[in-house]
Amino acid sequence: MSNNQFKKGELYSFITGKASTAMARRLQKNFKQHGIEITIEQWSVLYHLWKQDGLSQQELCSATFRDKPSITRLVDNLEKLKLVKRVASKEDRRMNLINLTEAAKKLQDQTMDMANQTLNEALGGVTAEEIEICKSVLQRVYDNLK
Amino acid sequence: MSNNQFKKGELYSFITGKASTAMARRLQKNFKQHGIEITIEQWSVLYHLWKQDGLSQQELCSATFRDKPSITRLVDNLEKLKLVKRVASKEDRRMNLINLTEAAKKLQDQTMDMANQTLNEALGGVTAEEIEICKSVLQRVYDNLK
DNA sequence: GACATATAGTTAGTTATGCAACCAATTCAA
DNA sequence: TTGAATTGGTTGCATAACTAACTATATGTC
Repeated sequence: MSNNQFKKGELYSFITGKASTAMARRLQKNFKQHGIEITIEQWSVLYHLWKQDGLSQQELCSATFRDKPSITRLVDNLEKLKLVKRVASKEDRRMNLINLTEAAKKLQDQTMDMANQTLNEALGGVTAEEIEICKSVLQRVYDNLK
Repeated sequence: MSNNQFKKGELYSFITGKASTAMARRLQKNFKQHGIEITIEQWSVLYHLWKQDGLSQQELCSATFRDKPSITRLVDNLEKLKLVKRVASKEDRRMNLINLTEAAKKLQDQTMDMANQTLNEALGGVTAEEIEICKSVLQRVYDNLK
């Protein structure tokens, strides 16, 4: 049992570990080299708006697994960059609906290509089956803890 | 091919995604509930010092996958908490050797138990084989990108 | 209608990360 | 042995994260 726990302890370093940040940093670098001056955190917000424009900040919280203050500032910074605009909802005046600008729409294809390319690099030598298992493990870890 | 890429795109959200931060947050909460006022980032530094005391900051960089400024500040904060002490190396006066205090040594057993417990919760319903595959995928992702 | 409660979003404070520029000690080479 | 390059560490700046406390709108109950 203590042996088993030690093995799990090793996994801990991988999960908190740096595969994800290595990927984030690589993607960020690709953006920068192509003159795209957004952070991957900002990109992850745009990612969900590209799938569906006009989400509320609360919906962005759920979609990106962030808390409210985090989304407030990410939207602040995206607004400064003129990539989104807050629009007060008419049905519920507490809500801000976040709308993409034309500039943000233009970023979609370009950055999605870079993201896919980064993923191809990252997943070199990994089979589709292993990917599925890894996805499902990470999903269960998340579900177990949330 | 584009189908394949879409599947990978989904993985991206899992890898950058929040399994790791969910685990970190849970462990942090466990610490707090037991009156242990350190962050999991600070804990991850102590973790390596428990395995081997007196590492240099550079060695802590490699061990924790962080850059030099990050370690400088984490050690700053650990020093404020009187959990470590910087000691200039006698062989190479550029180096700080980081030594655990007695207070830090006392934290080891307690926090390791909590970490193992958090991992057991996180890995509920995941087989040992799946864990191994997941570890190996994350390791390859890291190696592909570093 | 009035008060309690819940929900959407913001603000303030602390910690952490990445990058770039920097200083100081060491090593290497002409 | 002197000058260049390397290595270990620090500082400044910007972005982002979590917690807690706050405002404002909306809902629900008596």
